[in-house]
Amino acid sequence: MDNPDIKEYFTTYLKRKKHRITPERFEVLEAVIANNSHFDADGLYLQMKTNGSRVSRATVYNTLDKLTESGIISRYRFGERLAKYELMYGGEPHHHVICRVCGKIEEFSDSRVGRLARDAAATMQYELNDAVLHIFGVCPDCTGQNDLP
Amino acid sequence: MDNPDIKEYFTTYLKRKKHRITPERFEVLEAVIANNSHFDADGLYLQMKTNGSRVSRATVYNTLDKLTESGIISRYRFGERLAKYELMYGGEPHHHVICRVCGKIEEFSDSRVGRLARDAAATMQYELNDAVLHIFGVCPDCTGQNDLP
DNA sequence: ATACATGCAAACTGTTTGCACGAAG
DNA sequence: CTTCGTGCAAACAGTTTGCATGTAT
Repeated sequence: MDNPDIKEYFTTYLKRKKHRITPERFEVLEAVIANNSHFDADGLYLQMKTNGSRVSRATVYNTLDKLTESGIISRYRFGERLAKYELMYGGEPHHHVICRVCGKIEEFSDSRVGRLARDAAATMQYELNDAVLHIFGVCPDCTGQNDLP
Repeated sequence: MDNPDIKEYFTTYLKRKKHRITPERFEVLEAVIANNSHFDADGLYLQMKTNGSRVSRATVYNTLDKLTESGIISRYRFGERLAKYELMYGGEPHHHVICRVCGKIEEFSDSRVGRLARDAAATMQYELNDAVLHIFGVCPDCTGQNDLP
């Protein structure tokens, strides 16, 4: 699944922000595109390293920041201390359901969330930026297992 | 604002879970009660230390875990890697609006969130546990300031 | 040519852990 | 008196930073 649009978009973003167009940054972007689900920074770095890339950890972190700023990916924290990323470019806005037992992350959409966020921001007189809804529970595969020891 | 209910509740919880009733645990609870807004673990530890407490960092973290498990406080992560806590006991369920500029955290309630979460859990066949809605934006005090340099 | 990105390792921060001592049950 | 909690410091994980080198502009 090659996506030239994303690369073009990133190029435009880098130019606009007066950041350099470097091969490393595009190597990271490629790895992100290849990695279609939720991933974390260090995992991506390790995976790239395993695949023979010479890009350093620092560059991976730097580039993920830029990709996040550009809106190509987004960063979440599901109650843990490690940040998870996911490709956003061209995707539908959505929210997450996380299984407290196996850690699985699933997505769902509900247009009411956006409306609700807009209402809340309006009453609080905030300029709305982003709304994050995380639903924690136990997934169908994990229900019925041992809960309370 | 002394609250004997909370202490009693915590005592009951500790007994039920067969954990010991120690003065240190109640020292932490007192500090939590005194600290009425959103706080973080290390900040609480430092504050206690400044106030002359001899309770160790490890005990503070341990106790915050137990207080969280008991439902007396709850733990959030507002997109950062440090965990924030807040007193829940006897409070209304609510959600948070966070200012991306000054970091201020405000609260709001909207019964629609619960309904939405229940719907989502039902369609995904999850056993609902908890729903967290964070709204990020720019607060009234910070709008009009320099945004893009 | 020169400012900015990179690679590396070391620093940092928030949190957890291992162990010997002390106190709760 | 035994078991668990404590205090301390050291380990840990994820992320950031400082500096010398390399490279896009």
